[in-house]
Amino acid sequence: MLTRTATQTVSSNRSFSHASKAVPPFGLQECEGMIEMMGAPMPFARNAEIYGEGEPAEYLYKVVSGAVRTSKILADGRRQIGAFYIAGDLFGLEIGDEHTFSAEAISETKVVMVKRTTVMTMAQRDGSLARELWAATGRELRNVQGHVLLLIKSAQERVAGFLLEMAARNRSADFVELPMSRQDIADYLGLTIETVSRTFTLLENSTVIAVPTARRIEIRNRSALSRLNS
Amino acid sequence: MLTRTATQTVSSNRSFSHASKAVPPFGLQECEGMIEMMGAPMPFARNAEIYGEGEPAEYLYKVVSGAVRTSKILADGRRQIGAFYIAGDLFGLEIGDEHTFSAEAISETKVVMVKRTTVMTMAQRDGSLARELWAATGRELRNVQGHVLLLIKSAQERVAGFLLEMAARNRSADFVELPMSRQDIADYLGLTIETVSRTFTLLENSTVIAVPTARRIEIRNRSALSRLNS
DNA sequence: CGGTTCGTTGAGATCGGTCAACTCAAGTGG
DNA sequence: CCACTTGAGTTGACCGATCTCAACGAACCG
Repeated sequence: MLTRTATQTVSSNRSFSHASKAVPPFGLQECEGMIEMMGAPMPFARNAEIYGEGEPAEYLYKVVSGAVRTSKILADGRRQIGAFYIAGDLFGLEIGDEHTFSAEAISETKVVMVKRTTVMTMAQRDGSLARELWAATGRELRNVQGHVLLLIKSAQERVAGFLLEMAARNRSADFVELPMSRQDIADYLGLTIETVSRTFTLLENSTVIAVPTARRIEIRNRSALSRLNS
Repeated sequence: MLTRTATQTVSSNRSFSHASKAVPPFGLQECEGMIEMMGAPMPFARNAEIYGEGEPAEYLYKVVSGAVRTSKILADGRRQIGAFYIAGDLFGLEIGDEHTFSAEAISETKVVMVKRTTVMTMAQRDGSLARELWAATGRELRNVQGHVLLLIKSAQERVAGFLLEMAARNRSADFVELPMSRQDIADYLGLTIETVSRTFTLLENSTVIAVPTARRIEIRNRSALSRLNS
């Protein structure tokens, strides 16, 4: 029952962003060797929309640098975030011909794109490419199933699970640089920003994590965090 | 924080069930024409395990009659239900080589099975079969995404959404014969049986639905139900 | 007729949401 | 350089939805 003012009015489309933003190591899950992206990386400004819900799915995207979120605005104005994507991750792979979520850049972000039809016709001939696309869909499926498992848990468990998930991506180091805001996290976890914030301080007070700056989380006691993840 | 006694100890494997159970019309989502199942339908007794979480995924299944649920037991004993499948639905299609959920028959159920390896090698030659498998994975993905959207809502909205989902399957008539127990529904929606039960009576008192018997739900005011779905 | 399983209902506890104030950092412009 | 603004995040007080615990009712079966 989160009634919220339909959040950030995503508007400014694309900026003349200049690289920077420390390219994350390599995106684990979707490091497709085969799907080679043509064209120069396209830059998007913070909060710029990459595609909108309901638009025809013309392209397939891969994050080069920065971070992307997919989201959906519900009838009552609540926003649900479907997933976060970082460098190396593939996104925008749709089943039907329309995007079921919209996608926005979280920070200055560069993505490469391929025409969907191109990939599809190529996949018709190349069985390995087809299998790869299927595998990518399968990974997505697994991630969403993991998301479901998060959403049935308590606030502490959700936040703990979220942090572990993010840490696993950042070459599983014991810290996380969060590209997204508390609102993004809240909308991903089905909580409010207040609860997310309170949970962070709770975890910090129990020395499970440290929060030197709002966007940087250090994991001090991973096993405690895993235990919380239930 | 649902601490619950790890529910029904699924045990009795397979019965000599004899057809009956009014074969539902035709499963909408997964009515695969191409994947032709060989072998006689295999009968499973109520609560019999069809496969277990972590087992190698040897087969692909299709419900002939009855109903199936996939579930996962969490570390603390909570159970999450991933999906329900009725006649015509395909299930057990895994990405990796292991089942990530277990599957159980909800009622007396018959399923046909195909060896996974068989389908896979066939798909290597037959592009249309491959595409079909991909599409099935995609439908699964969409369903799970819908599940996520349910889980962030209030109890009323979840139950309303669940009923509409079930009604949409039963050739979208204005009633539903629920094959599953309140516990199954609760574990699907991330609620307790008490809350599910209370929500049903609440909806009944506001004449949105009628509940002539516990397992039969009649939809009296579909638009009100849709509105609740948020 | 007990026993068992399933579902319903009630009363109280609790977790997370709501509303509101406050802090902090980063601009922005005089 | 200093107000002033703005957006993000934190914290507190209160409230309500949902969970917990418990009793009860109904259907089924030996």
